[in-house]
Amino acid sequence: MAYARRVIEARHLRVLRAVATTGSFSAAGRELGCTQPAVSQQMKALETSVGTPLLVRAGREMRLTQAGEALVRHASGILAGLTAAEEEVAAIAGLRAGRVRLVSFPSGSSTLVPAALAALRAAHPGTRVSLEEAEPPRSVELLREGDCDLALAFRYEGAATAEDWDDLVVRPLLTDRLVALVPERHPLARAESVAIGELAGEPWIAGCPRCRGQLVQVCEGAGFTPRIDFATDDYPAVVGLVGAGLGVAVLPQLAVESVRPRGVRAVRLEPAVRRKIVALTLPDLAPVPTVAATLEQLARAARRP
Amino acid sequence: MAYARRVIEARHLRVLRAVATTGSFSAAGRELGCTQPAVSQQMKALETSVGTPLLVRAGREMRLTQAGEALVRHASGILAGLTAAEEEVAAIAGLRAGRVRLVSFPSGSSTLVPAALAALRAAHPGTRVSLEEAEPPRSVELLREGDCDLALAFRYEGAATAEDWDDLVVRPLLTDRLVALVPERHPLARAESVAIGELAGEPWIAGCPRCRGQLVQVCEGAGFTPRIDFATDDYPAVVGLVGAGLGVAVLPQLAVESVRPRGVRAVRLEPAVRRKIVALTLPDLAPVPTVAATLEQLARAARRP
DNA sequence: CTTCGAGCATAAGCCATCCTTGGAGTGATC
DNA sequence: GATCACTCCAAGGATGGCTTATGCTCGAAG
Repeated sequence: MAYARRVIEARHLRVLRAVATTGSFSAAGRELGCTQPAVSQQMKALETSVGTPLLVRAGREMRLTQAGEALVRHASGILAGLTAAEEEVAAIAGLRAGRVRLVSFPSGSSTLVPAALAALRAAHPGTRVSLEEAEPPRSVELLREGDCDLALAFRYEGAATAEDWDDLVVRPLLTDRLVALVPERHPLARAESVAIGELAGEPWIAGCPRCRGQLVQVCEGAGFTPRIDFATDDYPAVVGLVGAGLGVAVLPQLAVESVRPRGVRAVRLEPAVRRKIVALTLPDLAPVPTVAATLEQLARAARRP
Repeated sequence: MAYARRVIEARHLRVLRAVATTGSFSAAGRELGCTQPAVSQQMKALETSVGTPLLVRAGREMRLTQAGEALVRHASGILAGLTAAEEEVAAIAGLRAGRVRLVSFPSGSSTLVPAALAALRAAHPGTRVSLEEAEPPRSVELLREGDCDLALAFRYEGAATAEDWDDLVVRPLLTDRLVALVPERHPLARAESVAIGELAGEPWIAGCPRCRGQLVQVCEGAGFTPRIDFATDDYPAVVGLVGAGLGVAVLPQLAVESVRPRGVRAVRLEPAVRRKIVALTLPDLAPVPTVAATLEQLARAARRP
């Protein structure tokens, strides 16, 4: 008796509906692309599973019992819901819909991200992106906690504290380098390049906490400790302070690009200090179409700076 | 590629919902009464069939992607519709709902049918019966055409025109017999029984067309042709006409029972002329619970007249 | 009245699917 | 560091579904 405890499947309803509309098993089989015995067995199985006849074979024609009518009546709604669900998922899978939650650090979100999102929007108008700003340690945390789908992060070459990204999908985007910012009238303003040590005696203006740590580390590698007079994670402010002659700064090239260099000069730092900018995502998220598409546009945006 | 063209089944949604609510494959398996690999495979199949990941395995916990969320959102409605359908069909199958369409000839619908339907209503309050009146040839026709589920019919013993009921389910209910109706002051009114020939010279009042044919046949069997002065299929009218002394009649016992015998006497006809009263239904309809239950109540009502 | 065609039921066989078991790897917890 | 819980993977076995083939009934046409 426990064997009859089977449950109605969508397939049963599809077959039943076909039988109800066509009026015969054979026609239903043709409509469904299977043979008549398949339909016959399917209906028999459904009838035993619901425990009551659903169809009356009256001579030539096939009629529904009351239970059959009830089932057909429900079937339309159920199958409609099912196709609606398939539609919606297909829309997301086909990039006609769906939202990807992106987290980026500030200098990324002002350069790479806008270009990438513009391209994404052009290619797949249905997709939506939500953007949040966070510096790397936090952004990776957000990713791992499931609060975002895609994180832009960076890592300085030779950095002491190497975050563990082994369990993530890492897509290198581009390699940024630090530039020194000096006031226009500074002696080094016209230099081709500058060694960090040449700025040892200057007052410094530091960027975000992480950049600041990086700055100190680089300076100490060159044998001095920078005298930091100001610290702000607002890049235009840094540029403004340098332009006002209050000190020098080093910033990532990417950060400088989005700020008008009013009264300052950006001089290449030699030897170069580089940071690798990457996009991170969870392995399970990488094949998600919206994520993959966004990632692809970020990579393309990075190729032509 | 054509292989990925599979379609979402209710089973997939059940599993997905269980995973979404429990948060793990193992727990979902326990809830569904199967093993964890079964859940895992089921989800993998669903993901390939919709073409996009639905779940993110993030460390310990299991989260839904956007497509997964969409599917779960639809799933609740779809599965609710499915259980509603099962409920309704089960209600019909379990005699808590459902309507049976009954056709009966007049003398049946005034005696057998009310008793049977009262018992049915008492036993299964949810069931409903629609009753229509039709004489046997027509009622069987209605049955065959699918316009009713159950037909009460009768057949006179030794009748010339034997309808073909071989393809129907025939349930004998009772055997009725004809009685002669004579005015109270008629010489035969006190007789124990009467032979049809004894009424050869009387004016006759005939019933329905079919009863009339039967009457003529019986009389001719006894060697005379009845002089029919009145014909009506209204039994009380027949009784009234006999009571008024306008003639005699023969009626089925069952028909007389539901009419007050005002001024008439019912005398047993000997030799007896009997008719078998049966319930008819289509073979496919017989196992339908509402039909079976109605049939059963009719049989029980027939056993105690 | 017989023949023919259409449709359904059933049986047997094949194939896909599904589920289970057993084992390995991994992250979190004590 | 050991344990527990969870997942994935692989292989085996059972179940179910579909197909072909066959027989039957019914209705229409010759």
